[in-house]
Amino acid sequence: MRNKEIADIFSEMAQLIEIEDEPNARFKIRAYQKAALTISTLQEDVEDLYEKGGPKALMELPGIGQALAEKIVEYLKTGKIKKFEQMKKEYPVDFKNLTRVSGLGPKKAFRLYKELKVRDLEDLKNALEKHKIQGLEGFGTRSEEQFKKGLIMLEGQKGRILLGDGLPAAESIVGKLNKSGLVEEAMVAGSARRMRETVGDLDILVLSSKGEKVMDFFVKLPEVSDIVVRGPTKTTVMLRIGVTCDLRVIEPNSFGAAVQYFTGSKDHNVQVRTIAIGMGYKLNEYGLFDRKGKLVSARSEHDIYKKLGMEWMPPEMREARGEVKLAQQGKLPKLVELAEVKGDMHTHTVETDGANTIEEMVEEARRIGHKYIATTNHTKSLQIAKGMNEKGFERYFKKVDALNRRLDGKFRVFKGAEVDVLKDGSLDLDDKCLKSMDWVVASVHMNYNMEKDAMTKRIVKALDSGLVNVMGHPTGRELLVREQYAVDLDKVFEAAERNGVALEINANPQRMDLNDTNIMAASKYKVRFALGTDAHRTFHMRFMRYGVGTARRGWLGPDRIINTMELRKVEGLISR
DNA sequence: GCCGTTTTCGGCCCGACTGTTTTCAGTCG
Repeated sequence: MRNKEIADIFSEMAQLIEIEDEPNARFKIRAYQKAALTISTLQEDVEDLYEKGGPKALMELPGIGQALAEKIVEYLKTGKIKKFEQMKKEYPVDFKNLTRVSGLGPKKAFRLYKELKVRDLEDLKNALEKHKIQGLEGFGTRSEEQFKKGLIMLEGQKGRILLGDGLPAAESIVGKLNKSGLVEEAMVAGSARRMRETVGDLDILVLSSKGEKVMDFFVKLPEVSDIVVRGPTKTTVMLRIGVTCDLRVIEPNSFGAAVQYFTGSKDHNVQVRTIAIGMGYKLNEYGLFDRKGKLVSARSEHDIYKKLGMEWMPPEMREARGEVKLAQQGKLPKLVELAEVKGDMHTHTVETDGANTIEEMVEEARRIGHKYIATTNHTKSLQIAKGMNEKGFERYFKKVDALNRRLDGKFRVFKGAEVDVLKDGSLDLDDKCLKSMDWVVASVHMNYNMEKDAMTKRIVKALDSGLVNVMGHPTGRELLVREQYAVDLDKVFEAAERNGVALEINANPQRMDLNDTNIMAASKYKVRFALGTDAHRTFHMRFMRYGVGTARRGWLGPDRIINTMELRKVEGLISR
């Protein structure tokens, strides 16, 4: 996968073009930036795409035309892009890192290079220590302060964080704002509202007429480590968890427009705005306006979309993946909702590496409102997790049987395991033991670094065993930690379809696996899905919202998800 | 450099905030 390398080069080229200052440079810059965004968010491997469809396939990507396609091909073939190499020779400056300093963009960085020979962060630090910058025209002591602060912040920055960390942080701040008595309403917007699996910053909107007071309250919250920008309507702070958080104070009359605008995604908004323009309107964060600049709509998202001839769509869909067209045709799919989930199909207990007993897990599941869970402990090969052997499961299931009797049909624990798929594709328990179970999750936990073909065969063999109910976290990735293993997912989906095996949507915020685009790809096959939190302690079962968010981002409805079914139906399905 | 319900040329989002300015450029999202 070389997408990231190419995307990085294009964004660096955008910065290099910016300092050249030719007349139409700013559009060229935007073109390079857009291309970088397209490639960095692409699910497919650019190299695969090129091998299968040639330069034409590349040119079908949004923002990639002839010239950029040629540059991609050049990079794939030679590992270099000549124009980029030339530019770098001419400007031997680490713009990529320098511009990560808040307040320092390409233009200022270039001037620091021209006048002070600042080439990288180290040089910048030295120049700051010697107070060389404040002497330059257009720079002052405050610029030095700003860059110093920017450098410190950069060191403490984590970049993107898990939705599972970001969303609760944002919600906690929203809760405090709501209780402050200063706002009429506060809400989370941005990528967290869209339930993106990782978030680079947090966006919070508030409806209030007391802007200054709200900002005062906000910057003094204990979560805040630094103030980046402070204004009456927009304030940006750095949070202790390592991401920035924007707070915007909105006028009551434009709240809907602001919510729509700041929820994004950017690409979705571009499409919606284009439609507005086509209808003779103008759409921005303040509202929808007609040709004369008269406000047409702004109070609610629903109304704005309606005025544009579209259905309102859930934030999770707003990624410019065709939802705009469907909304215009009134053909948006119905998405699964958290309230429709009736059970958790992947949980662990103290018998292996969990922290709670099955009784405690059941108690919490019932509190959540579930009607059933599957208890799916690890198997013997996974020694690090105290995986159980056949005897262990036999003993454990007796306990579960007794518990089920006590529950008397009011709740059901499905007896299962998260059985390891071994290197050769065999399963980590004997057939008799597996056949005694209601729900078998097959997962890969070891030998991640196999060749794509071997890994695909390994998984397909496991699914062909006829002993598996669901493929657990099918790509094996851990967000921000480990890439997915090499595997031909189409072949896995085919095997799942052939064997009636469901695909897991692992709701654990560190996994989210399958992810949104994989779910879309898998939906083309006749397969079912199963949501599981992979809970290792009671409160992990609350992660279900992230799985549901991911399913919704994959445009999945309740009908294809096993654990939206009533208990009796699931029992019927499993006994087959 | 990209793109097409203004279609192969001529547009391309734009408002808030900051610092250094006496009216604006650079940065950011």
